[in-house]
Amino acid sequence: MTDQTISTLRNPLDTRVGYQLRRASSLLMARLSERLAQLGLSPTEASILVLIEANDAPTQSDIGRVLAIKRANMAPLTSGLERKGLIQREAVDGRSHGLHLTERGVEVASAARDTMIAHEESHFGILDDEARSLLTSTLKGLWSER
Amino acid sequence: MTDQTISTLRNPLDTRVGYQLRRASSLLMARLSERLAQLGLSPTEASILVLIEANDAPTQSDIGRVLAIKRANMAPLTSGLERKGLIQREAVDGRSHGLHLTERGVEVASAARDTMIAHEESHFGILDDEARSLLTSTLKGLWSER
DNA sequence: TATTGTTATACTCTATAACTATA
DNA sequence: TATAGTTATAGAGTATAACAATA
Repeated sequence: MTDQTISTLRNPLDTRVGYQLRRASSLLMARLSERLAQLGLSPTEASILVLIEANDAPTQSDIGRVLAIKRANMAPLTSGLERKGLIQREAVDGRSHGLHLTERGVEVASAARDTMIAHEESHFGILDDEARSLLTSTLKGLWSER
Repeated sequence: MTDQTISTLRNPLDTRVGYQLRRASSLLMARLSERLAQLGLSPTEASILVLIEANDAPTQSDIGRVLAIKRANMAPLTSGLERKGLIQREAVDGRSHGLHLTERGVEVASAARDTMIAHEESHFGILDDEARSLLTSTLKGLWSER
């Protein structure tokens, strides 16, 4: 592209749904990260808090299974949340620990949930309920089936 | 979750379109990576090859702009592709270089394109043309607008 | 002054392997 | 034997800062 001020390249990937999925996901994750950073959380940490909030003392293995995070990667995440004073561990048996939100964790989890919902509204609010639930179930079908 | 063999946690994120987008994208990228690994390419490298294939000697800055890859990150990618014997650089002016596919690069780019199309078909082939193009344009609207 | 390309660096996410302790 | 949790480590991808050379 030798001499063009506005060099618009031909992009054969532009019509590909897989490429669009990747670009959309990556932009939205970046935007969500910015918002959650105000709570001192990453999207992954926020997801973990919301999952603990909605369940009765899940173990970190439980959470990892649901969110597709490996045990080895859950360890630093949970100890980080504990260090921040957002969760506590209570022994369930000799090897596993149920995770609970602390008082402050309850507040932060609720704020994280609000942030995630607001984020969704700002991006998907234009779609009517039918289109949005169609999109949701189509995307879910891509990874939960097979 | 004290005593459940099948511990199905409640997941409030499950109905969230943003969460589904993330999960779908991450699974599909992992699958695409596996397929492209047989060509010795990452998804990013494959995208770059396809973009060079479709354009007349784009510079790495051109490509970075289209694919949203920063200059600093394009440098090791292009030198990697050059080291693999897939691309060559030709000076356009004193500071920028047009990227060309080598003979072998042409073959690999074509194979990469085929792989990406086959990957899409295996995941989106169930959708009819209308549903697929609606999904494509909805996703594109999420990141290219605003 | 702005742009191209490079190097150095760091952070996140993800992956495997190996280990201890417990069921 | 299988599971829970941990540590170490490595590879992507992405981010900023700083620099030299060129437009």
